[in-house]
Amino acid sequence: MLIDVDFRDKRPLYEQISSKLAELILQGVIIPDEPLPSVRALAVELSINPNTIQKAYSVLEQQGYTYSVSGRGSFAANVESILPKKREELYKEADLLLKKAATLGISNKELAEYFEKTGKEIWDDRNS
Amino acid sequence: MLIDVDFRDKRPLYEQISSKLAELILQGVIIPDEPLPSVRALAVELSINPNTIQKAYSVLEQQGYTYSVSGRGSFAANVESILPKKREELYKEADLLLKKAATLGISNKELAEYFEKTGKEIWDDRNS
Amino acid sequence: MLIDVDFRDKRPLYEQISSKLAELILQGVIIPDEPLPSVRALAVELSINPNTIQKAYSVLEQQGYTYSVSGRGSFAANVESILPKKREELYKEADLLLKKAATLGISNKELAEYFEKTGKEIWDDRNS
Amino acid sequence: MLIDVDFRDKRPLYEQISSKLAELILQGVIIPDEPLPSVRALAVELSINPNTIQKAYSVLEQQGYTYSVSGRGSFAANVESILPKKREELYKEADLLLKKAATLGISNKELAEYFEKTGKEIWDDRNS
DNA sequence: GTGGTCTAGACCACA
DNA sequence: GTGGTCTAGACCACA
Repeated sequence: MLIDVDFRDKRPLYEQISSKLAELILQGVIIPDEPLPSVRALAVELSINPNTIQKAYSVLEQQGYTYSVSGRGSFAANVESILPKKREELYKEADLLLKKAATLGISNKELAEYFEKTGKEIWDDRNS
Repeated sequence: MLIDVDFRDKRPLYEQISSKLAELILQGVIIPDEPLPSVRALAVELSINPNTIQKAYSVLEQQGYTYSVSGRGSFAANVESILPKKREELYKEADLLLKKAATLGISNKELAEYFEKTGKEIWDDRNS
Repeated sequence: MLIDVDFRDKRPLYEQISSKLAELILQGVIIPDEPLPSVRALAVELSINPNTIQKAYSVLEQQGYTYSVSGRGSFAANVESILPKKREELYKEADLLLKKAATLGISNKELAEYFEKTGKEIWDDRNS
Repeated sequence: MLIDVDFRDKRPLYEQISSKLAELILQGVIIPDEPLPSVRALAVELSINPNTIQKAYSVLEQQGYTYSVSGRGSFAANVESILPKKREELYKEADLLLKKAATLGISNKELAEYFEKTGKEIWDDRNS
C-alpha cells in the first residue's frame, strides 16, 4: 500500500498516518469520493491498533480532508475547499523560515536564489 | 528580562526558553562569555520550576550555544563555531518547505518571489 | 422523486429519509391515504439498501405519519391527529433554544425580534 | 461538583461532559485561565474511564473553550473569541426551528410572541 | 502529578 | 462489514 509508519519517528503514529494520507489526497493519488481503506483493514496492514487508525481518520475528517459515513467508511473530500487555507499556512511557515534565516545571517535574497536553483528539480520531479 | 513563556504554546516550556536564548545568542544580544541568568533567578522571574530551566540550559549546552562552569553557571559560547551547522539545518528545512509547497501547487519560483518581496522587511528589520 | 440523501450528512440515512417524508406529509405534498413508493422502488431509486428504507418506513409508521397495509405497502396518515403532539414538541425545542441563547447573552426579546423579522420570508415562502 | 452524566441519555458520555463544561465556561462559572479538574480526578469523580474524559477535553480544546498545557492541565480559555461564532450557530438553529414551525403551521409571529412571554422567566432567572 | 499516546478487547447502531 | 464509543491498563515526556 501507499502508507507506512516509522516507529523511530518521534511523531505519534496517528499523525504519521494522517499527514501521509492528507498528502496523498492533496496530490490526487486518492481522488474525491474515493474510499479510504477501512479502519480495520489498515490496522491489520500496518499492524497497528484500530484505535490509532481511528484517531488518524478523525483528525483527517476534522481537517476537512475526508468525510466519513457511519457504517460505510471514510471518503476523500474535495480538496479544493481546503487548498487556500493550506497555502496560507505554508506562507506562514515560510515567514518563520525567513526570520530564522535572518537570525543566522542568511538574507531573503540568498534564500530566494537557493529556492530557484535547488527547488527546480523537486518541482519538476513532482509535476512532470 | 528578554524572555517570556506562553503557556498556550504547544511547545514544552523548556524548549520555548532554550530556543529564545539561542536566538538571543545568535543575534549577539548575549555576547560570548557573557553569563546567562542563574537557573534559580530565571525560575523565580518566570515563575517556573527550576528543573524546567535546568533542562533548557542543558539543551543549550548540548547544542553548543553555551558552556557551563561548575559552580559558576552557564555562559554564552562563541557562535561562530555552530553557525555553519545551523545554516545547514536551515537549508534542509527549506527543502522540506519546497516539497510541501509543490504538493499544494506552489512552484519554487513563486516561493522565491515571495521571499524576495515579503522577506525584505523582515531582513531589513532585523539587521538595521 | 422528491427525496434525496446526503452521504456527508451526519444523520443516518434512514433518518434523512423518514424526516423528509414526514415533512412532505405535513405539507400535504403527500395527501392522506396516498401510497408511498414501495420499499424496493425507493431503494433502487436512491441506490440504497432496502433494509434502510424499511427502517425509515417503520419509523414513520411508529410516529403516526403513515399506516401500512400488509401486502399493499405504506400510506400517508391523516396528519391532523399528530399535529398537536408535534407542535408541543416544537415548543419544547423552542424552550431549549431560549436557554441556550441566554447562555450566550442573547435575550428572549432579541430572539423574538429576530423571529418577527427574519422568519417572515421563510413563512411567506412556504405558505405562498 | 458541577458535572454529572446520565447513562440513559442517548448522547455519548464525552459529549455530555464537554457540552456541560462548555456551558459552565460560557456562563462564567469557570473563569478564563481557571484550571479544569484534571482528567484523572474527574474520571474518578464521575466513575468514568479517563480516556473518555480525555476525549471530552480534547473536544473542548478543539472548539476553543479551553487550552491545555501538557503536564499542567486544562484551563478555561477566554470565551470572548468564540462567542460570535456560537451566536451565529444559534441563529442558524433558530432558522431551522422557524422552518420546522412553518411546516407545522406555526407562524413566525406566533413563535415570536411565545418567546417574549415564556422566554422572559428563563432570561430573568439566568441573568438576575 | 498531568496530559498524550497506544494497545487490547468489547459492544452498538447503521448499512 | 464499518465507524463510533467505551473500558482497562500501560508507558512516556514534561513540570
